[in-house]
Amino acid sequence: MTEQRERRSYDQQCGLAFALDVIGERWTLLIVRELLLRPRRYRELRDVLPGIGTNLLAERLNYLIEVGIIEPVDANRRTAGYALTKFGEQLREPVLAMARFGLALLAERRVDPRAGVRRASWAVLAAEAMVHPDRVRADETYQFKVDDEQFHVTVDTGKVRTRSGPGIQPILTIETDTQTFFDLGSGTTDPVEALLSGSVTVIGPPAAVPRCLFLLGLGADPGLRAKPLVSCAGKSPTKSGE
Amino acid sequence: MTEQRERRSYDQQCGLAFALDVIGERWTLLIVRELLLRPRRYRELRDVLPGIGTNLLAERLNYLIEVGIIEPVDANRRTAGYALTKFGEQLREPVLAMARFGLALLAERRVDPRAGVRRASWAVLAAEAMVHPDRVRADETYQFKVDDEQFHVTVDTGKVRTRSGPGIQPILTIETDTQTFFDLGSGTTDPVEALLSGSVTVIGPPAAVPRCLFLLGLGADPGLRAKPLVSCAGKSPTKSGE
DNA sequence: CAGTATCCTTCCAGATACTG
DNA sequence: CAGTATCTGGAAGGATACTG
Repeated sequence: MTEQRERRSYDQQCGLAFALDVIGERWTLLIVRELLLRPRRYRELRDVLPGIGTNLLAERLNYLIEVGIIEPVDANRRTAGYALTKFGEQLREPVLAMARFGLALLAERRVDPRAGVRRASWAVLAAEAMVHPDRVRADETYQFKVDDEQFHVTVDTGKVRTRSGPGIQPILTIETDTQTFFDLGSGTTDPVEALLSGSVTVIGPPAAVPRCLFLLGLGADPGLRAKPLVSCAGKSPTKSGE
Repeated sequence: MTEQRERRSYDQQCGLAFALDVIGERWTLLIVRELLLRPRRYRELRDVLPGIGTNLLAERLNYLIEVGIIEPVDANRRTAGYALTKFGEQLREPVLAMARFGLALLAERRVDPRAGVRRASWAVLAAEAMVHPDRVRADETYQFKVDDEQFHVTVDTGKVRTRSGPGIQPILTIETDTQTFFDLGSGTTDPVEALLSGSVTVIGPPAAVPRCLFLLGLGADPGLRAKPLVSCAGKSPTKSGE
C-alpha cells in the first residue's frame, strides 16, 4: 500500500495556487508532458525521466489518478500504462504556455542550450508551442522528421492540429535533428541559415516554406511580402530592456 | 551576500523542463503572480505569501533578478520594491493558463473551495484568466468591485485588457465579494442565481450584462439569443431561488 | 515489469538575531 | 524598513534493494 502523505498546500483562494497545489511538485508536470504526447507504461516513464526514482514516480502516478488527471489503462487484466483523462487534457494549454516561456529562456540564453538529455519527442511539444493559430495562410500539412521522431502540423479548414506520426499528403516534409530544431525554435539559428548549411532539408514546393515558417513564428507573413528578400528571423520579441 | 546554491535541474532539452528549472520551485510562481498584478515591496510580498519565511523570499527574489525575470525598483537611492522586467512579463500567459486550470480544479471539486486565505486581488487574475478574447461583442468597459479591490475589463477596438483600478466610463459596475467571485469563476454558482440572491449587484444597462457574462465564459452568446432572458439588473428582492 | 520499502540527503518552514 | 545570516525539525526528494 502507498501510504497517504500530508500534502503541502499554499492554502490560498487563488486559481494559480490551487493549480500549483496539485501539479506544482517536482516531476509532476513532466509526467503530464509525457502523457500529453501519448499514453505510456511505467517503464517508459522511468526511461524518459532519468533521475526520478521509482518511489516518486509511483507516488506521483497514484496521486494524479486520485485527482482525476490520469487513469490507468489496462489491457486484459494487467496495468498496461497510464493515459490522461479528459480532465487532465486541460493541462495541455498551461504546459504549452510554459514550454513557450522555456523557449524564450533559451532564446535569451538564460539557460544552457546544450545541456542535458535530448529527446526527439520533446520536439513535438515544442512545435505545438510554436504554432500561432492566427497565422494560418493555407489548409495544408507540414510533416516533420526530427531524428527518429515523426510528427506533423495540419491546417484543416483554418484550424491547426499538431500530432505525432506521419501526416496525410503533406505539402512539405522537413527533416532535421533535435538540436537544430530547438535552435530554430529559440531563435538561436536562422531558418535560412539552417537550410543553406544543410542541417535542415525540405521536400516540397518552395512557395509553401514561408507559410510553414510563418505559422511556427519563424518568418514574416508571406501574404504581406511583395518580394522574397532575405528573411529576418521574423520573431523578434523586443530585446529585453537591461 | 547570498551564497549560491547548487540548483536542481531536470537536465532535459525541452521547453517545459527549461521553464520548470527556472520557475518550478516552491513559491516562485506565486511571487511572479503578485508582481503581475503590480510592483511590490519586500514587506508586501511577505504579507501576501504567508508562510514563506524571510530567507526563502530573499533567495527567490535574488534568483529572479539574476535570471532577468524581475528587477529592483528604486525610488531615490533606496530599494522601493520589485517589478517584472519586460522579459518576466512573458510569464503572464503561462500563469493565466495555470490559473484557468486551477479554476477547473475548483469547478470539479478537486480542491477545497473554501480553504485558505482569501484576497480580493487574486480576483483580478481570475478575471483575466476567464476572459475569452474571441468572445468580444462590443467595445465597452466592465468595472468590478470585489471586496476592497477594484479592477476593470475593457474592450477597445476588439482587444481585451484587464487592469487594476477603476475603469473609464464603465457601462457596467459589478460589485461582489471574493468568495462569490470565485464561485462564479469556477461554475460553482450560477450568475443568475447570484444576481437574484443579491450576492452580486450590477449597475448599468441590463442589455450589457449578457455580453459581459459571455466574455467571461459565464453565459451563452448574446448574439445568438433572441430575447433577453434576464432583465433584472437592479435589485430584485428576496426571491430566494432554492 | 511494476511497483514497494528503506535509507540518506537536500530543501523548506519557522524562528530569531543582526546590519545599514 | 529592507533585507541578510544562522539554526533546527521535519518533510520532500534521490538512490537502491527488494518483492509479487
